[in-house]
Amino acid sequence: MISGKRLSKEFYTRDVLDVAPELPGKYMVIRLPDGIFGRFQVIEVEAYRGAEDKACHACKGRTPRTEIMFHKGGRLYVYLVYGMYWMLNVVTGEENIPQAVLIRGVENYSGPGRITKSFGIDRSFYGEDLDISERIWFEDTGARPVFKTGPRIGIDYSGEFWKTRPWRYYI
DNA sequence: TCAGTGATTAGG
DNA sequence: CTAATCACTGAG
Repeated sequence: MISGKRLSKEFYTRDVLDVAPELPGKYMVIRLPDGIFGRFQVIEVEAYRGAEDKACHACKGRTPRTEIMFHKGGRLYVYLVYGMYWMLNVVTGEENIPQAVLIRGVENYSGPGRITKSFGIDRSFYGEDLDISERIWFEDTGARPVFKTGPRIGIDYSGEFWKTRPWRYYI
């Protein structure tokens, strides 16, 4: 069994473009619906960076939904899209700098909507503190895998510049 | 390629 | 109140 050390506030309280590339290879630990804990290596993520990023929900300003992104890093931003799929995001950066990393894929599970459906992640995880949560956190095992980058998925509406930023990171 | 599905948001 | 939008998925 691979063991690791829980990532602390300091890890998340950095610019999203520093945090996101370091997440692939980390482990997501979560208490599954049956009560058993699962550990899954993070495979694919995307960075959403602040008010100027037209693909980031926070570019529309501070609303009840995006509120948590304005907090210090280390919290979860969870929202429903297309009326069916919960998206799991990790808030990063300093207070009032709205950023988040979308978890697109973990070991054996591809697709952000499939992950949350499989693991029972829903609205109740909104704002969860990764430092102290007893049902979800991330761990570092020391692995530093080689990763690739590419444009983010599903944000064609954001315009030529933002939709071509290579802010998707995957193993 | 395309419909399903409902919270969120801006606007009247 | 109305209506548009949507960081997706599975079927065909």
